[in-house]
Amino acid sequence: MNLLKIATFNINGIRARLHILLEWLEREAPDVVCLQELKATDLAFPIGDIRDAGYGAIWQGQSSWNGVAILAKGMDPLEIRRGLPGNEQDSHSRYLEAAVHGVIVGCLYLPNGNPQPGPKFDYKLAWFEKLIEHAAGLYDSGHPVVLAGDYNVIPTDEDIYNTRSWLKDALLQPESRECFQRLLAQGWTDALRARYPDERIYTFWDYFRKHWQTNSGLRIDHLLLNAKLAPRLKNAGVDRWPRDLPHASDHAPTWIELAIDE
DNA sequence: ATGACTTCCTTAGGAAGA
Repeated sequence: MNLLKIATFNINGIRARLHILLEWLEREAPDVVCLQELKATDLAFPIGDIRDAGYGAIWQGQSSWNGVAILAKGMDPLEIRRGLPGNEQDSHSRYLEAAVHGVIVGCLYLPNGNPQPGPKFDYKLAWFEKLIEHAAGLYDSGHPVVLAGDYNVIPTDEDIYNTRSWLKDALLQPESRECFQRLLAQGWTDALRARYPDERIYTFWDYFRKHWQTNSGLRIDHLLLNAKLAPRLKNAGVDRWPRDLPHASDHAPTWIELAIDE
C-alpha cells in the first residue's frame, strides 16, 4: 500500500537548526512538512538547501519570531491562502494553507498566550476563534483536509506528565481547552489520540529542569483530519530522535501516514 | 519563584517561548 506521510515540526529557529531539519528530511523522507517558528525573514529562508534536499516550499517569514512554512517532496505546494480570514490586520506570521499531493494542508502556529490573564492570552483566544470559524468551512469543503501545527494547547491532563507546575499556564487553561474541544466538535479527528487512545504521547519537552531526560513532556503539536481524510489514517507517531540531537528544537516532529488511492 | 534554558538581534541583555 502506498502511504502519504504528513508531518508537523516546530523547528524553533530554522537557521539555527537547519542541520537538524535536513538530517530529519533525509532519514524520514516525509512527503509533506508543516514548519512553525521559523524565526527568520522571508529573505533568510533557506530555500536553496531545502530544494537541494528534494523539496519545494512556500513560507511566510517574520523577523525574530513566528513564521510558518509548508514543504512538499518533489513539488511546489499550491498556495491557497496566507493568514486567516478576518485576520488581515494580524502582523504575526502564523497560518499558511496549500494543496499538496491531493490534500488541503493548513499549517498553523497558534499563539502561546502566556502570561495569562492578559493581552497575550486575549490574543490567543481571539486567534483561536478565527481558526474555528475558518476550520468549519474547510471541514465541509468536500476536500480531504488536515490542520497541522503547534496548537499551544494541552487538550487534557492525559497530554502532560504532571499539571502541578503548569496550572497557571495558558496551554491548559479551561478557555484554551474549550476552544480546542469546540474545534474537535466540528468533527475533526485528533490523529495521534485516535491512533493511541490510551498512551502518553508527548511532542514537546522544555529546555528546563532536564525535562527531556526525564520524559516530562507535553502533547501540543496536533494533526486534525476531516471526515474525508480520517478513514485514510493508517499510522501516526512522533520522531523522538531529533529531540536528542545537539542543539535540538524543544519540539519533536509529529506525523501521520495516509492511504493513497492508486 | 521575576527561576531554570535557548534563540534572536546584535555583542549586553531584553523579549519571547511554553
